[in-house]
Amino acid sequence: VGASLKDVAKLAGVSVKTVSNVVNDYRHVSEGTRSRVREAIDQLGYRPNLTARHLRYGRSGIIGLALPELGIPYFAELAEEVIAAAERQSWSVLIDQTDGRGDRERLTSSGARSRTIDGLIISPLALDADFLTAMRAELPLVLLGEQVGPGVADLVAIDNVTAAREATEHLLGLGRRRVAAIGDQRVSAAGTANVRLQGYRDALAAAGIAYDPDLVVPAESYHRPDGAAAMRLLLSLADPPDAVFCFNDLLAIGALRALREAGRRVPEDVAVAGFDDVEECRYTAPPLTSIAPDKAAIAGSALDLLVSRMAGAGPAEPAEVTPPFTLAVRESTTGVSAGV
Amino acid sequence: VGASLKDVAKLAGVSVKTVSNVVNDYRHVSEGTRSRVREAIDQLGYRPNLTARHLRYGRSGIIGLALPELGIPYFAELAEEVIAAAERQSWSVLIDQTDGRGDRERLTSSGARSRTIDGLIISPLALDADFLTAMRAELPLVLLGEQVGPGVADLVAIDNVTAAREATEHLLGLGRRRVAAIGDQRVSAAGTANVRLQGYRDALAAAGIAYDPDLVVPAESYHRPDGAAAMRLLLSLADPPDAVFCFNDLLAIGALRALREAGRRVPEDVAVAGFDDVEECRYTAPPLTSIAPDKAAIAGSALDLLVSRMAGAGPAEPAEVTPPFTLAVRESTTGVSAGV
DNA sequence: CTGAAAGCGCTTACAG
DNA sequence: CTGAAAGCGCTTACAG
Repeated sequence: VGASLKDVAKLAGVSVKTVSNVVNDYRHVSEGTRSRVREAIDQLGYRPNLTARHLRYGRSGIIGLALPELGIPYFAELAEEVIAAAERQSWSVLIDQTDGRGDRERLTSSGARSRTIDGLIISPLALDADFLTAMRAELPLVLLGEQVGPGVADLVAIDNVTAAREATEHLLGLGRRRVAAIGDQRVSAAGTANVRLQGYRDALAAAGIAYDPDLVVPAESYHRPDGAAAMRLLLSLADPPDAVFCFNDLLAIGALRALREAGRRVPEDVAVAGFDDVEECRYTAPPLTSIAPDKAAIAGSALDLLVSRMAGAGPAEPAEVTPPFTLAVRESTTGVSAGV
Repeated sequence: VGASLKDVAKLAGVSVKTVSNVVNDYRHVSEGTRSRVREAIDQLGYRPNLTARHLRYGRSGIIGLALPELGIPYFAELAEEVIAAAERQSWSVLIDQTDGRGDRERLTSSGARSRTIDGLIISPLALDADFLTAMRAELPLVLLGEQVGPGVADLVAIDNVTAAREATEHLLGLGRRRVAAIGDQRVSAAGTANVRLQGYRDALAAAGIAYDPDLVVPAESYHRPDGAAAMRLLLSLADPPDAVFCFNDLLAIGALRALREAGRRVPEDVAVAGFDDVEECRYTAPPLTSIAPDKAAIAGSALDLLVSRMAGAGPAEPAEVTPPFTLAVRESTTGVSAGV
């Protein structure tokens, strides 16, 4: 099912070089030759074989995108943006799901070593700085999120400390004084939880409120059931919180469920804020206040960085891009309906 | 960044053929030679260049997955399953987002014509049977969903008529008599809406209830806001419904929102059922009853069909696989809490 | 058990 | 303006 340059050349009565010239729109092809070749191409239904072209060029035109799982709305929405941005620049995107497991994250680099992908955008959960540094030496690499700090490889992440501080300040600004946090992770390398916890503590300190470890509940993973379990724990406290900042939206959605089951009103009894601003936030009961990272900017920056790395450009030092975010205020904290 | 077979051969003092034999684990290589080659491979950090291998074989090891958008949870969850199944069989998955637009859906086949993908799993919204038939002649193709009927190409879809009938019967079984439907589409080729509407009508007929066109509300697209708008329309009726079957979960989630805003109780005033059983269903207020297609089975069947087509196997006639589904009953229809 | 050669389909100096 | 040849890295008959 495929005519080659040679077939076209034979039919048009020219050399393959000439056909190649026509296909690639080079100058210096006479009009007559060009149209003869065009006709032969149409007649045979010729399409260039990209695999062969890629072998010649030493690149594939495909980039990898490694994420924990597409079932998590934040990653699905991010993947949507990355693919859309890539398509605009004629790159194809191959998706790898890592489940946040180190072995699978490490495997993502093998696609590059075997020349299937020209570069990789990865949201690493388990890989450490050493491994990522080694990876970066082998393939153009862009890191997403704050799991590892800057200086390891090109990095795209919003300012999580500030974002978490603003979310907490918003809750404090509503007059809440017992503000809990859900999503702490007592794993050494858990950068995301650490920076968000830092912002939470900064806000408390600035407001002159003592840090109460009882109000900080860990979450093993960042799924809805984890948030519900954590909220139940908080509700069982002798002095329960009047507000809770969840380190992602799924945790917050679980917390809303636990509050509903316990008959607590949101936000009257407990105000709830999340992080990521996934679509679902607009339709929870009540709609969820959340930190809204600019996902299109994150995806666009990541792709731009990767493209320039793949072109061999960019500074020797890893770059760091910090896309903007906003706080999307909704009824789960203010009680005011914003309509649909 | 890349030693070739030739480099390894030189270092090991053998021919490239011998190295190739070792790499591909062929018999008939003496132990001494094998270990010498192994050492050279390790020393040079040699990895086979898949692009070259693919050129030789005429295939890429990559399949395409074309979906409307990853931002829709059902498609994200389905993509998750397809990628997981593909990885188990060492296939890589390249994702294309079509937005349901015909021009973008047509483009997905060009990846195949240029040998980037060996086959395509597509959930078509806009393509007609003629185009798909032509596409099928050019590349191994598997269709997802019921937008087009059987006989065009290999097709994987649950029995939508039966599923819609069961959902409606469930509502009727609760004693509801004014059961509405949200998600009708007055577009000619809109197979999904048609088959689900058929199941709805079948259930009404079997129960001896007259079909009331006022209770069937169209939806331009299947997103949350469309469901909310449709529900508001139903609530404005002189004789509003006491139950509503939504053709997908996002519509149902929008309907829940409109009901909440209008102060109606679910399910006491209006029972609500959806379709797809996305994760979010378990955490809506109240949790949403929904038709639950076996997504892993859908993904697995689609991949198996595609793999056998790519291998040149399979009958000349298009195959049809009908994975199972269940009705996940939750509080939005029964009012009984199932816990978390 | 191992080697030399051809070829997958393309592009690119190098000639003319 | 066009052609003949080499080579990207691999595998596979064909010899030996």
